[in-house]
Amino acid sequence: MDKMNKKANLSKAALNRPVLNREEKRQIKLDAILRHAAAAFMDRGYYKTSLDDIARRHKVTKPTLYYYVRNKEDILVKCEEVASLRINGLLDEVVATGGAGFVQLQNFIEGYVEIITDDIIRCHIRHRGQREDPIARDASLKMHRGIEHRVREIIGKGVEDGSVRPCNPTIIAILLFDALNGISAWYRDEGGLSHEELVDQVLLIVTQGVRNN
Amino acid sequence: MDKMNKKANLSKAALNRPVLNREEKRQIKLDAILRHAAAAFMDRGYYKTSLDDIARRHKVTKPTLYYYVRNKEDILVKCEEVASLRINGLLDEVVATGGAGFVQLQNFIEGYVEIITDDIIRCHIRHRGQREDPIARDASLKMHRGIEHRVREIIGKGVEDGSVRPCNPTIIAILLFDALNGISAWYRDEGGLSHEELVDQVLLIVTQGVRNN
DNA sequence: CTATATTGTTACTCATGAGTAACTTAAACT
DNA sequence: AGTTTAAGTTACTCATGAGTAACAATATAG
Repeated sequence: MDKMNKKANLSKAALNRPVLNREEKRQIKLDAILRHAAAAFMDRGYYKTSLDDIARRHKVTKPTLYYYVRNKEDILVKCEEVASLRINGLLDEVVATGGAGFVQLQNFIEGYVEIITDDIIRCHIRHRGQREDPIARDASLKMHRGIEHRVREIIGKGVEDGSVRPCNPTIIAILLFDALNGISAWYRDEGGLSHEELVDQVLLIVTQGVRNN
Repeated sequence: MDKMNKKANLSKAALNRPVLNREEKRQIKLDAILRHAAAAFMDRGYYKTSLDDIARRHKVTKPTLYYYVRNKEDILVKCEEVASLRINGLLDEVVATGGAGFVQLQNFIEGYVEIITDDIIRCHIRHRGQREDPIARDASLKMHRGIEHRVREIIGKGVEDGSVRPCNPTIIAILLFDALNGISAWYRDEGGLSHEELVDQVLLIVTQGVRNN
């Protein structure tokens, strides 16, 4: 009788259907694998990390990984996808918010320092360049250039509207990324240096440089 | 008779002694190997470069390399020695020349951009961190910290003498190195960007930042 | 001119780690 | 409830590349 009631009250579908469907579960697992892999790569570097290491962290065996990624390099490719989405998303926001070029640049820097706290992004920054497959390498280069180009545009806009002093936006964009990406190699949220002070110091250099006037 | 004259005119030692002694030749060859290795590492990265690749570039066979270096990692260690000497040498010069802290910082930057044109230095910058052997890793870290510390001192001096605006010298030194070392990854002397313009742009950021006042 | 240390070679060993084949267990849709 | 598809396992192959042993040549010093 009890059984009957249960069955009667809940629709058959609701009873048997799991909360997440297969595709969703797969995505979640893929993300976890990327996260474990990225953490491992940040610890020991891409080449010193074996797929067995990653599998161990994820508590599965190596061949299982191949159900989620094509091969080792594909992990980097997938990390790059995540990175590209987040960084371009940030740029979308910054541009949408508008304001003078210099202000947009400030907003971008603030957001970027936030973003590079994430292991997957850090992994991407550190290992972009390792790509062996020429097609993957080209794609990576293209995506990187795309982002750099958007920042260059913001700087260029700043020069036009007078908020940024006349300069070579290409070089400035590259130098800015060199510094920001460098940060991702050493900065840890847990350390003594707060997020705010780091952003402050970076913005102070960008706005004023270091000379005393 | 001719033979006799020759022998009589030139001292026996001068006749038979080669221009360079063994130790000197060895040093020159070691340097060439480091240069070939560094170029290979910059091309394809440390792990994608085999000792056979390096041997081929140097036109010898792999085991010969072991006459000059202990093992693969030792190449990085020896590149680091070269880098340490040159960078510390630059710092010696800069400090000896004297002047206000900010001027010394300028001089250092100028010299550093010059230095990172060299393949051995570039190789060191790119691959410092790859060290597997814990002793070698510690030594590397120590040497790197030493250099950073000296730049920090220069900045601190600038803050004291008023030539540098009040700031956190530690963070500024790190950010500066992040940017400068980033340059070493992409800048080539042969490219369209002249040495002078690059230094100009870097110095402009350091002195004024990019905001228009 | 000869003995000896140096520089180099050929031909291996040996560990590692990416990728695969074949099989088992678990989940989910009808 | 039973069939199918997904997810995972064990047990391999296979290439690569660091490092070595044993042997060959070349140059230097006495």
